[in-house]
Amino acid sequence: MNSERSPARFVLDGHELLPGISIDPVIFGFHEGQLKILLLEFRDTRLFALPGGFVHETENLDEAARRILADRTGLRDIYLEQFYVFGDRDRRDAETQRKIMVSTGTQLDDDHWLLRRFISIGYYALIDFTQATPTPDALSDSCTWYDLAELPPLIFDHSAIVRKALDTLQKNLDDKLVGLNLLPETFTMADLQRLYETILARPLQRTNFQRKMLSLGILERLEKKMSGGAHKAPYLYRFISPTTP
Amino acid sequence: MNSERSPARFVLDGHELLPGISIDPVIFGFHEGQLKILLLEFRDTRLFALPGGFVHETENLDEAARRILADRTGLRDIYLEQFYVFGDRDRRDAETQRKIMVSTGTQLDDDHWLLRRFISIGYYALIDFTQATPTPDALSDSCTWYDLAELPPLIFDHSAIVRKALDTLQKNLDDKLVGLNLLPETFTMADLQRLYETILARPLQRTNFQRKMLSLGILERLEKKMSGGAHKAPYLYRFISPTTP
DNA sequence: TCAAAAGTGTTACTAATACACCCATGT
DNA sequence: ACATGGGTGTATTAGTAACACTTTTGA
Repeated sequence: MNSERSPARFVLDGHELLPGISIDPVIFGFHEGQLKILLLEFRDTRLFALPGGFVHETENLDEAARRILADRTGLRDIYLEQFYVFGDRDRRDAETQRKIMVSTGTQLDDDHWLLRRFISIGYYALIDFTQATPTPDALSDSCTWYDLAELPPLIFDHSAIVRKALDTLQKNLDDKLVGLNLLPETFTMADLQRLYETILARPLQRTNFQRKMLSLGILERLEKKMSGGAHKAPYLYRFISPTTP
Repeated sequence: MNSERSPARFVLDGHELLPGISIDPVIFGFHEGQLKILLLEFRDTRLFALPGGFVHETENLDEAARRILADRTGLRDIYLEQFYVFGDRDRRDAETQRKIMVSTGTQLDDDHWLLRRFISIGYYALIDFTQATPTPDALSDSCTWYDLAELPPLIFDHSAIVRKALDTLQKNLDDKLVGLNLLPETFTMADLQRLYETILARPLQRTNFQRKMLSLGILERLEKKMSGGAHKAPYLYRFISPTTP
């Protein structure tokens, strides 16, 4: 066995980084009956990407993911789950990476660490659309919501990451309290059903859905809602917080 | 933003490696009614570990995992699944790592790359116990099967990795053809049930288990088995290979 | 008053569970 | 012949799915 010393450090904004590792969170939000995710658009390019980041030497992976999420959404205490690692050899292409950097006025040498191979750790996050304030990073001029059904083409393998995130979300839908994280404090049963239908991408039977949700014992029914909507006013519901029994 | 060049390379046995990334496979086998995993014991230490390895610059992650598995078991075409990434800041302690290297006559400088932070990608593998030939690596003097129920203490966070692997296996048991990978070519229904019971760590109803398995339409019944065993001879079964319908 | 949406009740069907029963075989 | 393990039948229950029915409300 032979080996070498490792004096090389990779530094960004004063933070030493784990080399060759990025975190790419798929941030789900729900608004007006549509499931959306946050995407960055890099300056002047028509290049769209997940709002990723790197891991500080001093952070656990989960902490890094939370920091990145807080930077893009302004929210702490987010529901967050690691779901897969993407590490194919050629998942990133250097040309795209170079274009991104050029667009912000940075030239990269051929052996710059940003052009080398990267492993990306996929996280998905569920957030309350109404609470988030999307914020671009230094390389981007926009950080905005895109309807999952009509995403623009994404750089690298980010489309595959999104698909896998959605798959995982669908698989775990029954176990996880998805609604708790994607909906505002109070909501109607129809809201909740639309959320489930959107995630599962198939219609559900209204009456049975209602019974099933109520049978879980995690919903509390409040007074009626009378908002502008025509026809019978539905109840409002709230999740029974596990801390307040 | 500031940054640095990255001339540093990490080389092992002539292969350039991804820095700071290891692969730690949990290799499951089933023998005599017991679920077992492969562990390495480092020379002269009483230190036990998962039979891990590193990723070559030229490999996809999955390819690296397969290579590592082939090195330890002699088997290619293994059922393999990535299940989680372990990246806590202090998951490894330098002292243990140093002990391991010392035991093989290697001294490590304080800034050696092996002593720096590592992210470990967890894979679990299912293999036919009877087909594998466990083989130690250069640092170890044994690579042997240990009953899951009585593992020795493991280094670093390897116990947590094993637990998470088992959790994932239990969760996916219904979807995955676990038996196909953990049992020999032919087996009895009792064998299959013992396997499931061991993985799930709870007894299953014999009669219903049989029906459920048969209803999946993935088992083919062969002639009887008359081996030494007393009492009624059970049928032998084989998985219907998906390629031969 | 009536159309649309919300909520409840009823029935049918399917899957999971428990257990009773019969069969085959080596001692 | 009989104890033991292997295989099948059947009743009970729980969970889904489908759909009819009632209630409420704004236009």
